[in-house]
Amino acid sequence: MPPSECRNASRRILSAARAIATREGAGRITIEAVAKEAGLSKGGLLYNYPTKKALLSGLLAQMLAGHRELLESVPERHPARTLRGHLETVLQSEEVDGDLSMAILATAASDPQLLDPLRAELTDDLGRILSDTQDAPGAMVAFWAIQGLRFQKLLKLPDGGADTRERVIERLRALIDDLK
Amino acid sequence: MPPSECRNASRRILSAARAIATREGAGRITIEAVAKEAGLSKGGLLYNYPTKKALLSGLLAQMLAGHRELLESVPERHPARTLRGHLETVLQSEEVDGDLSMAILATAASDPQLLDPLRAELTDDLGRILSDTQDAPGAMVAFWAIQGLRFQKLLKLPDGGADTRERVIERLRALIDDLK
DNA sequence: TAACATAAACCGACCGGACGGTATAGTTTG
DNA sequence: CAAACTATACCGTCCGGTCGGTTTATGTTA
Repeated sequence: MPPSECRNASRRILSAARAIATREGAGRITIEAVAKEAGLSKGGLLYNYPTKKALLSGLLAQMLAGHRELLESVPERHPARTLRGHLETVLQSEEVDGDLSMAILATAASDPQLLDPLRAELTDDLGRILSDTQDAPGAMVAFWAIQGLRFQKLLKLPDGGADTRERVIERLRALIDDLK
Repeated sequence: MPPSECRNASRRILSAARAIATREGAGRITIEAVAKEAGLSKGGLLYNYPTKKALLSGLLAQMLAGHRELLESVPERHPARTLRGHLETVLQSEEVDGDLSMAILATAASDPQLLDPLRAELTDDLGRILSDTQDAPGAMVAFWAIQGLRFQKLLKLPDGGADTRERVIERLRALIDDLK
């Protein structure tokens, strides 16, 4: 078996899971439903991901990989580079089907332990963020605001309207770029 | 039936549900488990809350009531009063068993629609926050940072250490108090 | 190239357990 | 007794995971 073939099935499965999560909610991710969405049988899915835990952690891993990739696309010498990357990740996910946060929620609800890779990633990022600046509290406020935005989108909480939201993001960007 | 009796049973049930959510995760809130934790039978619980939806929405309602009460305890003439109340809610929930956010997560996973009361409440709060200040973006950044803190605690995400966290909260308080 | 061997990829019936909800019988209290 | 409330047996459904079997891809040998 060429590994590309396997990756393709895996990717198809993961994106099916994301599609279901976005369309019907994180709680509706079941093995059968994902298999059907991905166009294969339950057995076939379980061949690729032997347990549901494996499926969910695969989902999270894929999201984290995408996140990391986007972080690295931020110009090398940008001040508060990591922070900026986080913000862009959130903003970008508005136009993409499926979403890191959705996977997080699905994962956390079924088994909090699965979030450990995310915790590790965030610990790294936080370390970089704090070492990128001398204004730790300022950076942290921006960081939490970004996370807040994540969950606002995820849970469809009110955002004060599109233009308010625009101005907030503008302000956030300014705050980040002014960090030293 | 004396209403106090009913309220007591109801409260016992809800706090049992919170206890389970905090101890074992939001996904472990089942009717049987909650009944056992509350010291009554499944039938007894279903007499008080005829469906699981009712239980969850009761949980959310109780949390929202507590939140609102705490909001009102903030001095009448404090600038950015609502925002300050939100922050205190988050900080206080560190010392209380059970937690608004946990209920939110449990609710969202099972039925996103149940979050509607929360959305309404937040819409109100956002309106007050924006009318309390002339610096809308600044207020919103603080608002999202507070929400971010909520979810950091909920998902046990890293926070950069206790002292960093302390300083961030300090900064956040300063930001809020400086709003006009 | 035909015949066979081997293993990867996949299928889908089935099982067992969990859970939400019902029905009903029992118990307490006024 | 009646109303309020509790307890428990039970049902239907859903879901995760198993398992035996089938197809498909890849050699291998004569």
